[in-house]
Amino acid sequence: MRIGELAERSGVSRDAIRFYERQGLIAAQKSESQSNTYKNYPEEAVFTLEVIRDAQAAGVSIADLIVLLSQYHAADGADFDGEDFLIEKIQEVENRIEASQRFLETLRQTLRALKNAAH
Amino acid sequence: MRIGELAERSGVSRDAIRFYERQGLIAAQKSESQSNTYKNYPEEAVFTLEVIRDAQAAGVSIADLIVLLSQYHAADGADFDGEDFLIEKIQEVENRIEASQRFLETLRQTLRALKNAAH
DNA sequence: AAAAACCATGGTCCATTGTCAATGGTTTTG
DNA sequence: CAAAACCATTGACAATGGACCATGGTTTTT
Repeated sequence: MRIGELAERSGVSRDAIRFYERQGLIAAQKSESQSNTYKNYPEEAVFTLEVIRDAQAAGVSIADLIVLLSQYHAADGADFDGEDFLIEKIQEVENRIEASQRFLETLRQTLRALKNAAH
Repeated sequence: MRIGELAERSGVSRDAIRFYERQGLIAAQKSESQSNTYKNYPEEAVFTLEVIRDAQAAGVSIADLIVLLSQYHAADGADFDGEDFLIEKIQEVENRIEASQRFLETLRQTLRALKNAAH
C-alpha cells in the first residue's frame, strides 16, 4: 500500500512514517511500476506502527525500538544474545507503569479534593 | 535546605532542580543569612520532586504540571474550574498506561520467543 | 589560610521526535 | 485534459527537558 493509505489506517502522519522509515523501523519496496517513485508498504507495517505507538507511549525511544524490533523479527531462529537488553527494557517499562500509577493516584486525589472544595 | 541536599535526597540533579524552579514547579526562599545568595528549599520540595518524576515517567509535560501542581496546592479552598483539565489528564495517563501494558506484553512475548529459539 | 566543595546566574549546547515548506514528478478525478 | 490530490526528497525549523560551562562569590574542610 502507499503511504497515504498507511497513514490513514495507522493514524500516523506521513511525515512520521517517513521518519520511522529513515530510522529503519519500517521497510518499503519501490513501487513495482517503473513509472513512478512511489513506495510500497507491506500490510504488516500497520501493525508495526501500532507497536511503535505503544512503545512511544511507554517511554521507549526509537533508538531502543530499532534494537527491539530487530529482535522481534529475528526471534524465530536467531541465536545472538539480546536477552539482557530485552529484560532491561521490560524492567524499565514496568517501572514507568508503576510511576504512572502513582501519579494517577495523585491526580485522582486532587480531583476529589477539588470536588470537595467546590462542596 | 540547600540545593545540594535536595538533589541528594530527591535523586534529581541540581540542574534539573533549577530548571524546575525556573518553570515555577518548586519554590525557594533566599537564604536567611545575608552573607550569601544561597537559596533555601522547603522540606516539601522533596515530595514535589518525586511527584514531578512520576509525572514525567507518565508522559505528562512540565507545562501541564505547572497547571496541575497549582491546582494541587489550591485544592483546599479554590473554586476556579480546572476540573476539566484534570479529568483530561487522568484520561491521558490511563491511556498511556494501557498502551504501555500492551507494549509490555509484546516485549514479554518476544522474550519467550527468544528463549524458545535458543532452545 | 589554602584548598576543596558548594552555590547563583547566565548562556550555550544537545538529543529526541517529529513538522513544515519547497521542488518536481505521478495519478486520479471531474 | 486540466485540476486536484498524491508521492519522494531535501532541508530548515521547533518544542521538550535538561546537561554543561564559565564566572564569581561563599562555606567547609584540612
